[in-house]
Amino acid sequence: MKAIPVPSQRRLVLLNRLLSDYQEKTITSQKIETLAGFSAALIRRDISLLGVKCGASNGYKANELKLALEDFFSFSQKESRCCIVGLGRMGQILLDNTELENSPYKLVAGFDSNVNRTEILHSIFPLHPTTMLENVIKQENISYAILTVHKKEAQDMATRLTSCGIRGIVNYTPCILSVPQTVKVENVNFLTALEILNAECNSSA
Amino acid sequence: MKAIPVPSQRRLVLLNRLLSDYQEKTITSQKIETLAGFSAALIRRDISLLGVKCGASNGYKANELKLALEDFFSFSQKESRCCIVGLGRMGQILLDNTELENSPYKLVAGFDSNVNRTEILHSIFPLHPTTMLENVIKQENISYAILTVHKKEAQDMATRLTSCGIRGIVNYTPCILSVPQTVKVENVNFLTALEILNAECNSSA
DNA sequence: ATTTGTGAACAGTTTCACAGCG
DNA sequence: CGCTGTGAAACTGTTCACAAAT
Repeated sequence: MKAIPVPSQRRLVLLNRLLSDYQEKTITSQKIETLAGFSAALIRRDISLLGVKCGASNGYKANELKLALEDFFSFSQKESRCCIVGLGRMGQILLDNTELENSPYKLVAGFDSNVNRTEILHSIFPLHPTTMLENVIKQENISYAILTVHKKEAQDMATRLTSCGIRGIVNYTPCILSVPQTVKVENVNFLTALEILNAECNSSA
Repeated sequence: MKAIPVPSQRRLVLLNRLLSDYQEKTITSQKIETLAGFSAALIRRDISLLGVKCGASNGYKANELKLALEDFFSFSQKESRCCIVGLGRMGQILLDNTELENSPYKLVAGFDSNVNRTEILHSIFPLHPTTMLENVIKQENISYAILTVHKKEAQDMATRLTSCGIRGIVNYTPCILSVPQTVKVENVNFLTALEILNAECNSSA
């Protein structure tokens, strides 16, 4: 199978999200256009890239489409182990976030350079001082890190994370992380998001 | 001036972020490649799209480049008024978030459908029950909304927000929001981010 | 000598438009 | 008949490679 373009992948992830809340039996590409905002033709192309034909004259069968997506994101079936780096207010929210339930993403460790925090905070998985970062990540076979540390520590931690084999980082800090090409970063910082949103809103106005 | 492509804009926003922490006098496209991860040629093209020439044989003058970016994002100089919709744990963090200080983005209102919360919580700007949503947004001339409500309320609130003229939404919910083409959405949900990251990491492996 | 800025070539993505299928 | 699935066309974005600038 040929590699699927990155933009298509992002849309397919969103489609997957969309379908997870979708109740009806069938869905047309036109309906997806209304719900998600990308063109019907594009969506049809994206779905055909999955290599399945789950559509007919009355639209796609929602179930089959869901299955095809889960299958495509098959890596998603085997669990991906994640850790939270930085246990300030944001990190603490994510600690006992229920959104990852029933997902293949498992939080298995938390880190903070303030030992007080790692001792006082409660969590169903262990919390460690950052001195243990490299050891725990290797031992626990952790793939992804959620970075919620202070600006000052951000690049340092990113460097340490990549050096011990992390594959991707969800970046809650406003810093642009310098990482090897092999490591992927998804920026979800509040200010950054507002700036991108603002740019996009103004360019089409 | 010709419209700048969306991908370029996103990179320019990140470049702007990068420079905000950058100390040296000059920066080369090669250096940016190392720090931010996009190719030197691409960065040179992006910068040239700004319509300025701030580079020379020893690289770009960091100051002039910063200025050009700020100028390009000039809308960023006039303040953009924002509101938070949903004052659960995530909304509360954003309430007294300091990241927006010295930025053109001003939080001017918060909303929650639980009146208890709007009364008990403290904030330097007023908190309202969601019944007031439309009135306050129009009165306060609010452009952007930060959506941190529960899944169940997400689409409803998005619909109400668009109906009263909001231009963009930073979406912290896992829902795919259905909005008119004129309204932009930036998805920063935790689960969604992990899914996108995971897809990207696996496609290049 | 080094690095920008940019035409021109290339690669990738999206749209068009319609044949084929249920 | 409506909707998918897809070749082919159109378009957009990226890289190449080098002239110009300092």
